[in-house]
Amino acid sequence: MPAIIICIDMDAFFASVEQQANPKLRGKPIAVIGSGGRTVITTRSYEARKFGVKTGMNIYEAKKLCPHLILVVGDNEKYTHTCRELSVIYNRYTPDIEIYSIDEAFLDVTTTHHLFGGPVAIGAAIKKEVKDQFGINCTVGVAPNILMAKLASDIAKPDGLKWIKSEDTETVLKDLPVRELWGIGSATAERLEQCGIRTCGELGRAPVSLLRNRFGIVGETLKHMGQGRCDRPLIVKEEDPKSIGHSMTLPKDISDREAIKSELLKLSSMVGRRARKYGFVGKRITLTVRYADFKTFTKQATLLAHSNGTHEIYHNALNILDSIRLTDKVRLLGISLSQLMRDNGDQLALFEDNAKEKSMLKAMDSLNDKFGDLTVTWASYLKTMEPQSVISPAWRPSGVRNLNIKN
DNA sequence: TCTGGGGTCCTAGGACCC
DNA sequence: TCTGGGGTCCTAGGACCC
Repeated sequence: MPAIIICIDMDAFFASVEQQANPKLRGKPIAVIGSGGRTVITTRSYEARKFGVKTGMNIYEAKKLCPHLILVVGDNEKYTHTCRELSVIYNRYTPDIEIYSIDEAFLDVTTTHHLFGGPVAIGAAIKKEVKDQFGINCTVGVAPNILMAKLASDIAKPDGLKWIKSEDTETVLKDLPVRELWGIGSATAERLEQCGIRTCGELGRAPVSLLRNRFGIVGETLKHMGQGRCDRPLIVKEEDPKSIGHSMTLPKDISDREAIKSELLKLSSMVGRRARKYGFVGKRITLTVRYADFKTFTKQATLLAHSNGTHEIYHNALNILDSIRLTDKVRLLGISLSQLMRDNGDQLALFEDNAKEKSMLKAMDSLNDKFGDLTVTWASYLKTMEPQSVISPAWRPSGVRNLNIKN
């Protein structure tokens, strides 16, 4: 029995949620952005798309294209809440659900669709429920695998419903540019074009030997993709994260070492906090530096033992920084903790209010010993610093992927 | 007035070990 | 005169996704 996979993709999710929350925004070109001066467009309403406003644009560019564009700073609580409610709806039709991102999910209805009158009936029902309950549109794609289900929803956007059956696969893919496939980005598309391959049809017919030659081990997978084949299963269970990180484009490019340090402290605190909140310790710290000219590099250090302490993270980030000769003003800084494992739990239990206070004081003391002058900064951060709000469409509503870093 | 932030996975060279 | 082969870990960078 061939599988039946449904892809559900919210239309302009953040923008739609904002328009529902504030009726004055409905029917208007709006864009959801992050906080801070150097933010970009995260999501824009369909009204704004008509003006050519795109994701990733800076706000000046967007305003130039659409002078009446209304900018709304994103609110993660709102989107997370809606996302959680959405999965309640999905669960009525199957337990096999992959919440792929905050606005996208895959449902495996292979064994349940007959109970509801087939996959299209399920898709239509979900669309209606989402509209009735939240006032927002979504697009549904149905296909034998997630690659094609995703493509179906991309094609049907916005507010659409499309079923690509096995027998229709070839027709759909025949003249479709390879770039439209999930997993083929601009770099791969360009390399394929150098081989004379532009459409999925051409990719599906290309000799394996050629693809293997040019793309190595993924050559065969590429060919399969061109034929609409995909065996990636749904990831139904939330998997443990591989890394936890934060990065920040600074309000202004800086070169002052003390200023850089204090940003690193902020990032260390955010990373440590989230790791502790979800009970992970990591063995590797990666520092990311982006210069004013956008050149970006990373440097990592492996710790002697797993940790999630702010102090430990900060200390190691500083060590890495000291090993670098900065050649330009710094635009962005990032810190990531990886090689994660679950904390055994006893450490987490320590974070009762009292113990928490103690360990913070201990960390401050130790920092005081090592870094002296920074302690004031440290202490004042801990007391006054509200965790930064972070807007990223890659969230999940649960687990460590929830970027809400408040404790 | 330029160009966000969260991730995962893969590659490739070098270190290191047996 | 010349110099194995296999495996794993570490590191930096890049492609891709939402």
